[in-house]
Amino acid sequence: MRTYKHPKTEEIDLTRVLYALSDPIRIEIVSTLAKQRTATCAELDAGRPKSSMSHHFRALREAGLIRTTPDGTSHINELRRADIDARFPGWLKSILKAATEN
Amino acid sequence: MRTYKHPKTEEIDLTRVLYALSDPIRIEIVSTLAKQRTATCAELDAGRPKSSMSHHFRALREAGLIRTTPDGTSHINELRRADIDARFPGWLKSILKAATEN
DNA sequence: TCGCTTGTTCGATTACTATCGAACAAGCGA
DNA sequence: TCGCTTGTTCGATAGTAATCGAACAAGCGA
Repeated sequence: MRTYKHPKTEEIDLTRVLYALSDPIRIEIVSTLAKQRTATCAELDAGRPKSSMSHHFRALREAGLIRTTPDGTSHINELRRADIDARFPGWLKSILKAATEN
Repeated sequence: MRTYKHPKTEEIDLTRVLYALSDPIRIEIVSTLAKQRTATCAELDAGRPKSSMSHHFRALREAGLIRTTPDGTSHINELRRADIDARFPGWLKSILKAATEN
């Protein structure tokens, strides 16, 4: 809706982040956002139902990995790279590398 | 028992590893093993039931994070650091740093 | 205001995971 | 062989997550 709940940088919890990324769909979302900066929900659904995607975006958002901002009827998602780097330096980079290498 | 199932290095799956580490108990086990090389199950239980610990060791083992070797009545666990580094270079180090910083 | 678009929330179902006690298995020393 | 130790497996229960359709909410253009 309107008001999204994003944890503060210092509230980002490692185990929660790890859990959020322990899903192929979600790690792909994060990989994509790492490449193209921002994306709407629709751009990332790959044909999956909206309700399922909304669930995954929520998991990523509440873990502190992405930030969602309403923009008209669309909602723009972006990776919180700076926040994650501040909390866990070097970590995101290595995980993205591991994810994209497959 | 006798025969443990350990995935080969190239079979180690990132999402499975992430899931295995998305639990405070298990990430603590891995942190401890990173420090003291090896440990038996009993050394790491912190008063928890053996059956619970066995479950967690199994999750780590099947994800490819640890190797368990029978040694008499004890079972020795060690971190598969070289294997994980080979699969996901630099990754384990940064995650352990993030975990220990709390 | 009407209708279209985008995405969230609800409700239900299914599946998986954590937890723990109890039973079991295997090694080892006496 | 008996009994102790170490750890695994089984069975049951409770909690949580994934999935999807359907209903809902909000912005926007005509």
